[in-house]
Amino acid sequence: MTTERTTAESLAKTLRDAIIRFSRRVRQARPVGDLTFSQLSALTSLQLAGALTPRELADVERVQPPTMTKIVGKLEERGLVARTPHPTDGRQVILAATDEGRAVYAQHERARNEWLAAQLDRLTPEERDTLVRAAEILQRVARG
Amino acid sequence: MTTERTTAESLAKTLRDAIIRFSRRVRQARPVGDLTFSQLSALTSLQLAGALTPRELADVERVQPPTMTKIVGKLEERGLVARTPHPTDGRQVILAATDEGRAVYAQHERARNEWLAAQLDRLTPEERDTLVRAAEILQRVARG
DNA sequence: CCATGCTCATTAGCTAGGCTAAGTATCGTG
DNA sequence: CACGATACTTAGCCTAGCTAATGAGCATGG
Repeated sequence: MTTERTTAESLAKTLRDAIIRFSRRVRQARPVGDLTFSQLSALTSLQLAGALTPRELADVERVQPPTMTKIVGKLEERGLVARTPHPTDGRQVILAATDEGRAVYAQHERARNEWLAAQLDRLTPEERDTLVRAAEILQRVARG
Repeated sequence: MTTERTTAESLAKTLRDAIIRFSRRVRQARPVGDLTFSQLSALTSLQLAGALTPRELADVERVQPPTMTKIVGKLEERGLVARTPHPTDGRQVILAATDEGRAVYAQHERARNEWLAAQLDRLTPEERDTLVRAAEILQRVARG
């Protein structure tokens, strides 16, 4: 118990530090002022899901609804996402990527990941495999 | 080549999404309005290193110097960090945690990690091991 | 021995991203 | 059909990040 508890605690710290530095590093590697981290992530989720309500998107992205309103607002201003009324429920809204959104997404996704992909390319296959499995575990923990 | 490149690219995306959601989740799990994520991280680095200049701390934390000035400012206001003049170079400043800083750090570190440690406790030993190795790799990639 | 240029830290000013609380519209039900 | 619940937005706040500019101190070449 003690051992396992200790392991979990020191892992928590190590992991937290690794994540914060890593994500700052990835954020810095932004290709000329375009989609931000959060905007790209939201757009990704929208494309994967096809269409979502703001609430659903906020849940997927792990933010509060007002935060998602802001992010979607930016994307809508740029014509990358469209809001359409829900067919039966007047309170709800359907969000979906526009054609332009999909196009811009593909471009920036690539540019955004370029630096990171280059770094990952230099890892061994075993290391990449470790990261693949870690990513799955992190998603699960984040969900829980 | 193609295969490995593809692997690195899809891993980049998966990893990015996992990290952004995970870090948002961890940020949310803040115990009663105290040290923020960034403040705690800076304080951790300071304690590990003993003492650093603002520039050095900014480098470790992967932020720009003005950003670190702000973070340290908050910590200093609360008496957790002290600025002392550099003995020989009048331009530089030495940052170190105060006794109170060390005490508060220990408390909040524990509270902050509580939720995360609890989640990690529920993983299998193999999964935790994967995360330990992943954290090491991420630190290395962030550094590179 | 001092003028000039570099480095360190800070200040100023901006944007994004996150939150809570409150407001508004719509739904659904007793 | 009134009233509570739900969905989204608005308002207002704070932190975290950035770049550009400022000011202070160092170091060096003439």
